[in-house]
Amino acid sequence: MSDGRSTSAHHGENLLFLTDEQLRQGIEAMFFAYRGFTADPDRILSDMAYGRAHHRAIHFINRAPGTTVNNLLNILGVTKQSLNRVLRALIEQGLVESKVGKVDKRERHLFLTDEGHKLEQTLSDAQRARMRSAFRDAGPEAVAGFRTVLEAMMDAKMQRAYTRLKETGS
Amino acid sequence: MSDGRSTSAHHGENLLFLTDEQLRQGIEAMFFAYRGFTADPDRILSDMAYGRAHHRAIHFINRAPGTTVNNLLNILGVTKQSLNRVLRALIEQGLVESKVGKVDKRERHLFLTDEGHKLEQTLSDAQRARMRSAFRDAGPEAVAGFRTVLEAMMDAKMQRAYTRLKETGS
DNA sequence: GTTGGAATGTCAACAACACTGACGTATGCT
DNA sequence: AGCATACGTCAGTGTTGTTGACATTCCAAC
Repeated sequence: MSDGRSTSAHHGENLLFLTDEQLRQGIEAMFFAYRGFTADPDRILSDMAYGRAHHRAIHFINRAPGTTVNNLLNILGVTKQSLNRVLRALIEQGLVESKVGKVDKRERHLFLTDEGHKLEQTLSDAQRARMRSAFRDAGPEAVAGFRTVLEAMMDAKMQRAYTRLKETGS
Repeated sequence: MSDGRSTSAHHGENLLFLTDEQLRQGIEAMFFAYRGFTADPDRILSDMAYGRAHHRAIHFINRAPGTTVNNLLNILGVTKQSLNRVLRALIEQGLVESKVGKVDKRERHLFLTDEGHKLEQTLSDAQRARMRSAFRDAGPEAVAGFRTVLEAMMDAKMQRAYTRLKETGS
């Protein structure tokens, strides 16, 4: 491993794309791209009292309206204390509404208010604009590859969450 | 924008891959994948007194030995004060060596010690293992697309930094 | 050669956001 | 009744980012 050509010959295929150098370039691409990915919403949020954590919460509440706190916890992968701090702020500021569950009163179902939807729009417009431009520049085949690799990079649990959201979406 | 098919017809091409839904899936894929991307090194680091910021510093010092603090600053995109804290810890623990510049004594040139190289190996082995598995599952064409999209997603400045590193590499 | 500005790096204090641990309350299930 | 689940909260801590103030070094104008 890490000798510069860890996966040399392998049943005849050309596996040059699996050299350590190629992998390292992939790692660095991921790092730099993620910076770009979050840059625009971060800029918008920095003017308000919110941060990236609020953005994530808003995104997934919008994506799955009525989701429970526990559900959101699993998707975001943070502790409830951490999420609670964020949700409390959003609820206090009137961006998110928390409704007691009808069938199970222990649960809280989360919704965006009109105000919340407005912010969500602003943020995802910015983020989508960059994504759209990247997708358009790269073309459909590249985009398909992009998604395939990203999916393979996820933890199995997150892969399931991602697929579930995808199917819900449309 | 954001009406579900913002970029409908466009000189005959099939631009269905640019619908808001597709973009949103790309955004979510990016989010979940990045979590996986950092998960393995994070696990290793959590046992020590180090975090993701230390990993990043170590990675790029290894990649470009002798780099200056300012150089690293531009690549990492944080303030010099933030980087300094990280570097101080790494230097105190004997993972990184800082040499005063010969031609310009204001500069500090950074190098990994043997100890530092050892940690770098451990971390990048873990990260590469996941990347390798994802690349292998996805195949060469998907990987090419992956890289194309990520490059298009970077800020112009970071794109240059990325390309420079790539050319240095091999 | 001295002075003043720009560049480089360091120290200190603070904010955002994650974590753990412990506890309380309401509700559901058996 | 007793135990588990879902949620909220308080307190404490660590990492990583920020701004502000400051020391050192270089360089160029005077």
